[in-house]
Amino acid sequence: MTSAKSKLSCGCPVAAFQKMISGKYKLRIVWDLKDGALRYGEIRSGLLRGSDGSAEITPRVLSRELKALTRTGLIDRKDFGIVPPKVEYRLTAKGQSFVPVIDAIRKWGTRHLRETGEA
Amino acid sequence: MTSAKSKLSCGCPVAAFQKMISGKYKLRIVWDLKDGALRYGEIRSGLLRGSDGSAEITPRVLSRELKALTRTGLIDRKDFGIVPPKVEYRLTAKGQSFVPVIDAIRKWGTRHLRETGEA
DNA sequence: CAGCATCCTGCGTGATACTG
DNA sequence: CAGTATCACGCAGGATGCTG
Repeated sequence: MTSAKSKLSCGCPVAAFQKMISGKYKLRIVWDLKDGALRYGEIRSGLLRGSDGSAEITPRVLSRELKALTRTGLIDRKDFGIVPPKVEYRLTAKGQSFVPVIDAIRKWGTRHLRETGEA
Repeated sequence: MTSAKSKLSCGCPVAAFQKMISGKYKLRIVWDLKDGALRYGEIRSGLLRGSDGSAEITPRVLSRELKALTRTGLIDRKDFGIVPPKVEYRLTAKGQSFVPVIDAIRKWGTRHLRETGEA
């Protein structure tokens, strides 16, 4: 919809963003990939780092997130097709362009909500 | 209470952010409030506008989001205590400081994903 | 190592009805 | 007008086990 100027702006991009990053790990995955490609296991380990000793991330969930991110075009999957398996995930151009946004989020979060009253 | 605090420069702020804006409307509510206070009904109407013409937002959900946002300190509730009822919601300082972040999200979203996934 | 298959649970979200 | 109460449901997300 080519919107004209409305008094209240259309939240479309925001809604789309919400859907795109829905899921507990998507944002963090993208963030962790900002420094370069990571393997499946590395992403998994990386995600455990911030969690307060909670349960492991199940392959099912991680795989799901990874696929979703691939589908939305933020990351790219590279299967080396060898044995033992080796798969790398790296940010696409789109994904990299998104990093600054996450950075803005992180910066704001660091200043305004160290721990959200997380219990 | 808060468990151990890891300062591993991890995705903590991101996770906190995720929790804070969890819910379909929170971000959009904050965004819509950026221009000033709005009444309950105005927020409700506003949320319908950007939407994909889907169903109405149920009072239960909106009320919930509003309470959550109030609890996290992004918005402030002002009850005029009159009849008929009049309640205004407006951004707190914290909430206003968050607006630029949403703006970054919007700008990125506008450039990289205007497809909401749905028609 | 990098997944997939199956089962199960909680909660976010929607629909409908009622109230001060 | 600005909510609350109740019911119902889909789906994210965790647990476990298996595979190439």
